[in-house]
Amino acid sequence: MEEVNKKILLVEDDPNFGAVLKDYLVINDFEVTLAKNGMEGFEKFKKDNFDLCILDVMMPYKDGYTLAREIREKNKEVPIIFLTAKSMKEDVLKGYKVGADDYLNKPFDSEVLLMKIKAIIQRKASETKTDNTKFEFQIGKFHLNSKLRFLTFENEEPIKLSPKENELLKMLALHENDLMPRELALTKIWRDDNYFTSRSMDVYIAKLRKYLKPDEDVEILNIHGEGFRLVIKNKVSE
Amino acid sequence: MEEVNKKILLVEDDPNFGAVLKDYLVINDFEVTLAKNGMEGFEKFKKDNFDLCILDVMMPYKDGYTLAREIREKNKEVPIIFLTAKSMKEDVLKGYKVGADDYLNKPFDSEVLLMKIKAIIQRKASETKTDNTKFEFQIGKFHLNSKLRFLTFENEEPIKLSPKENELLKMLALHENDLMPRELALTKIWRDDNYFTSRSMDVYIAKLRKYLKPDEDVEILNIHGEGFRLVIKNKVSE
DNA sequence: TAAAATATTAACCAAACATTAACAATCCTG
DNA sequence: CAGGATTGTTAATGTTTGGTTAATATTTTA
Repeated sequence: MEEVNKKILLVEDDPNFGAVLKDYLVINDFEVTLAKNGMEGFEKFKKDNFDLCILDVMMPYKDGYTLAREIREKNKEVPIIFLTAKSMKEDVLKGYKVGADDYLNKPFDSEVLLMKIKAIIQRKASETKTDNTKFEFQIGKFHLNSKLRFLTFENEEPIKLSPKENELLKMLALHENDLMPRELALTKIWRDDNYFTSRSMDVYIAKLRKYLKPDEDVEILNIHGEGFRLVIKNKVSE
Repeated sequence: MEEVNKKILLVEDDPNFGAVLKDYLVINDFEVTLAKNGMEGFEKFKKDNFDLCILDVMMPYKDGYTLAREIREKNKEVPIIFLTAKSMKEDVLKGYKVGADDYLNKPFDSEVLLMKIKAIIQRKASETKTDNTKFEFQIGKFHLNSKLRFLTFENEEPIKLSPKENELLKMLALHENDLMPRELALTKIWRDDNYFTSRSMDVYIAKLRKYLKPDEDVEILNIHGEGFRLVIKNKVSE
């Protein structure tokens, strides 16, 4: 198979620096789209499918953090690297909060950037085993359409699921009869793993259990300290 | 279960700086072991089970890189952060080559370090969760699924095991018919080796023996002063 | 922009789990 | 073989996690 180059969205307002960095990345076998401000960056992000975003923090109109937040709304997976003018503590902390994968202080060494890019893409690649193409699931006598967020019991009227209910049930279904680690759902769905998100998840588990009650053979079990398990008994076939 | 703090090995030759950094980390709920040179660092590394190593690069006798390489030989997983005196490109690249997870230039902001530590430990934790090491064991007429923490006797209902019961039984199974040193279980499972954890372990051994009673051919023997041995008699095949 | 839908936070209780204590049994060494 | 050290066992005490309901906050939608 022909190796497809990884796509990078580079958002940088300094045209000289942007061009140089772009060239450098292209030489190193990346496909680079350059945007010169946050506005343009977001437009280009929506039009394509990037493996990585490199965002300058200081930009006119729309700064890197705001852009990052918009990108995160569209896509919870894509890695983001920030470029900050100097090692400002608040910048760095803010970056991590918005979901950055790394940050880099200007001026930086290009080889270091390259190293980081490779490390991050590599990491994401190994994480992305979670299938997000499948969206229909048979769960005992229920049928879940996670695209429409419908949960249907036999021939009854479908129940509408909220986004979080939907994603959580889908993730459980993807791990049917197996452990779905708490942490996985928290980092993937809630994008944060702390006391409150954890409690929030418990609330959602309770909601799902309520929905699933009509089918005796479907159950969400807890594995203390680890996560949950969606068990489907008396399954006829696979 | 009492939350066990993460253990950090800090190797730093400047006693003042080392002490200050250690205190700072201790205040932030880490358990810190401070070594004042590479030699000592490696000795301490071998004696315990750390979640993270922070190594100063410039040290007498044995520099940070050499130490990192030795640590990597023993353990390919543990995250390593380097502290470099200044942003030397070669230093950074060399660090990555040796398998660093991050590096930090002195002087650095302590909050940034803390952030990095948390991010790295978090990342490692999520990687380890998906670790597909062996998790199913046949123990005489029992079957242990250590991922779901189930112990099943023939066709009966599975017994749910607590995390410690599970890990301990798994470790015994990994040393089937052989000595499982007390100290190994204590450092790996209890993450500490003292009078109380040792007694706690004995309590768990008693619990496991109770579970395993139904099969005459399975026994946990004590080897006085050494550890335990899971023996499985009349084994039909491997 | 108000109502509806969704999500988070709080509070309380129960269950699961781990540690400690206390005492008995066993082992080992001088 | 006496006595300290180690191990076996049960029970109590302590801690963390999870289940649940409801109040509050936030976002979406009409």
